[in-house]
Amino acid sequence: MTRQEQVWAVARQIPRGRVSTYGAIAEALGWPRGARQVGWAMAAAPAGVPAHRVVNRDGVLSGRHAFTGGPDEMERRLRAEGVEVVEDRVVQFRRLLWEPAEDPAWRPPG
DNA sequence: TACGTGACCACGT
DNA sequence: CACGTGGCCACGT
Repeated sequence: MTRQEQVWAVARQIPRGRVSTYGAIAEALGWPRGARQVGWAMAAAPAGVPAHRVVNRDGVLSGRHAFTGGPDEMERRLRAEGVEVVEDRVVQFRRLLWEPAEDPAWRPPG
């Protein structure tokens, strides 16, 4: 299993209507300085991985340009699940933030 | 083996 | 607020 695949596995745990961050996912994988690589993995994510739920530490949709549906696709998908977005930023970001550690179903690899 | 490339982050000015 | 800088490290070539 590549690191990319591990990142995707965590991203799939993000509940509908919630968001997480690159840094939080990296940390959950025991990879505290791997946020950048998480972004890299999101860019390469296959269909089925909710990449639109991953934003940066400020709640900004930094990856919107990478979606095949165009730069508005990320926001559309978030809105479709009830997440409000204003000027590229998730409204109530802190309240909607999901961290892998809070999900008892998730166990780190190894 | 080596290198360029970033959907990041923290800090400084 | 807006840049700039240094660190980071998997992945493809």
